[in-house]
Amino acid sequence: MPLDFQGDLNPQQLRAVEKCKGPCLVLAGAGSGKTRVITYKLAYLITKRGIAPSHIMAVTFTNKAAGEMRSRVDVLIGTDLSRKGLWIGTFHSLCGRILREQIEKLGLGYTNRFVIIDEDDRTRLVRQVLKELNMDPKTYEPQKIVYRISDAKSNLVGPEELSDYGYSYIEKATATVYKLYQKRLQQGNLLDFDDLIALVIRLFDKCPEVEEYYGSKFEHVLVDEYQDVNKMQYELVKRLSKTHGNVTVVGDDDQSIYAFRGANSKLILGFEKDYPGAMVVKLEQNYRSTQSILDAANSLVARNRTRFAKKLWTDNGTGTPVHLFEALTPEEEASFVASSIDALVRGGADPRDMAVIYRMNSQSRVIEEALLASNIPYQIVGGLKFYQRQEVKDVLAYLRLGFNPSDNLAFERAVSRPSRGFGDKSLSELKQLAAEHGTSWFMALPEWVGQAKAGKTKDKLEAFVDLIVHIGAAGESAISAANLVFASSGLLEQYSDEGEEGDFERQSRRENLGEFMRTVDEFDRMSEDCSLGAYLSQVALIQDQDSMKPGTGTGVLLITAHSAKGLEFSDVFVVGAEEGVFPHRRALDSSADIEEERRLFYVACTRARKELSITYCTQRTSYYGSGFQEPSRFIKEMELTREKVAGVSSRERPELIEGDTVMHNIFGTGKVLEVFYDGNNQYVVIDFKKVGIKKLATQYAQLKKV
DNA sequence: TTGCAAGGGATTTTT
DNA sequence: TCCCTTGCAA
Repeated sequence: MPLDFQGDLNPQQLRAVEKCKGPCLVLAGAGSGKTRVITYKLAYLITKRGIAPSHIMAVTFTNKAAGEMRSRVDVLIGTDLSRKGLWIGTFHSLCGRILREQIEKLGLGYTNRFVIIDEDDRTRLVRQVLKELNMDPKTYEPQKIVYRISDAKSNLVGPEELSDYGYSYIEKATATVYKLYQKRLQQGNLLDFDDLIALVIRLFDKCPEVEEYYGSKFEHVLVDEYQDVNKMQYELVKRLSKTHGNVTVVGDDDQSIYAFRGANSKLILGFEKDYPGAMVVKLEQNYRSTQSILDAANSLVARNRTRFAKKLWTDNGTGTPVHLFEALTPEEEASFVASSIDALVRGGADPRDMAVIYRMNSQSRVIEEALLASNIPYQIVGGLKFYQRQEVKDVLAYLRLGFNPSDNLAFERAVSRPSRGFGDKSLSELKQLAAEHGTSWFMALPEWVGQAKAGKTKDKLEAFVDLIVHIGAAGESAISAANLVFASSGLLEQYSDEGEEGDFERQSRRENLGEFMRTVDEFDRMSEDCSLGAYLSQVALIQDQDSMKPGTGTGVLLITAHSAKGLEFSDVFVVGAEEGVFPHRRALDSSADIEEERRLFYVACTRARKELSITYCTQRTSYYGSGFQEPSRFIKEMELTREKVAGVSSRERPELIEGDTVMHNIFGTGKVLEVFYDGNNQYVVIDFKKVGIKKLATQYAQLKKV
């Protein structure tokens, strides 16, 4: 079918697509066809403007988004055309690609055999560094330090610059740790996620000709989810588009929910200033939800102060009012959700097109139990990602070490799994030796083994050295390297059948290893470059194996609001809409944090196409004790007046407001004079016709609205 | 060295 | 309530 830009796009979308010269900001509300704009713009540039695909860069944040964009472009203009050198990918993967070609020009000792480490390794490295510096990890929490280092890096603050700040003890500690941490990374030829981008910018600073090269190679730069960029990503985009200014960014400031990770939504708000003469297009027509849902969502997010004014509208019709349900306990809430879903399914709805969205992963358990009891198929997103699993990381450690023998993190893991009688004591001896020679731990190992007295440990370690060397030599192909690990590492045997039957964990680990082998096999068949190096850099940037494509699930999706961004469902249940849960209690005392929680709630609600149900509990028990909850302020802010709310509480305890006429079992009818709270309890003052004015706790009084 | 048990801490998490 | 880290015993 021929590409029909006029027919497929609405006027605003078309404007953004046809704007080829100069900067362009597309403010795309939820469900307004943002991906469509990017993909059509790519197609437009290539087919209508004759831009070579290799001169275009399209950047996203997730592999899933990148993959989706790629396949949609394929559909629009055909695979042959779009595969010809078009750079579509995540910030991290594209920067990784640049560094793979250019990192040696940095002159910091990195080589193009660098390995990318994940969150987990990053924390472990900080732990190692703390130990080395004799700093107590209890006083200096590794997580916090990791967070601070990451924050510094993403603001382009180097290890030397940070020491100048150091006010609080943790800041001083961070500065100290940061320096050694970065040194260890360099020595190990390792890059953390932030380095991928930060080092590209350092490279541009150091070698202007490299910056120039990429700046002129990419005549057009397109960025998705621009509200989520942090300072260094922003800087990268700016550098790449410096000469030509052909930059298109698409985003929604109302869906900025990653500030806690350094995303800075002020950057999208300042786009017009940063890129003078920018065209600004607002996409406000929503193609996803009903007007009822949008009204509620609009009213909610309009309370935020720092935002571009936007108001979503739709042709989809009013639809059913938003449902609101008050439960006594999380269990009751869960059973309400389960029975509602059950009713929908009986009515012919597809559970795979529904989602239960919550603030915290810990809320999933109760829901899961209720769905289980009702025999409703479900799927939980979150928990341990495939490549984070111990057994998978173990295999990867062998591969990494074979590829890059300087990788001490991989060494530490591989050498102890399976156990070879090489523990803490031996390791510190080895470290000593390595330090003397100025080599990595693995490279010092043969000497250490040479000094060791004969025995099982010695034999095992000799075999280990042998294996790693072989992996390195087989390194031209990922699959042969992986086969070596499976054949000789002894990892597989750890999870073999012997021992207690029905060991669930063991079995699942075995299955994961099998799955791992399948992914290597697939990589071998599908990739142009099947080398171990290519494999490792791909794997490092993919966190979840089973990326959640709509419709591929097996049942109702249980998911956090964060992970739900970008997805849509026919029916959505947002649970735990309580003060302290959603908004989260850690956000309560900062207005900036509350605004982010509000956006998060907005994201959750705008996932729904047809029906949105919001539920909350009045009593919730958590680890810090049980307590009474107030409904989330966001419920009020959505202005769900009773006429607009369907399906109230099972207990028939409607929210009361001043002026309501109510019915009490004993006192008869009366008028509500006042609603107030004392602690966590809600009270009403009612003027009863027969008995006069009474103060009642709504929780206990059986009140019916008349 | 390693495995197990008790204790402390507990948002969210694209890469 | 649950999970991860740490400390202790075999």
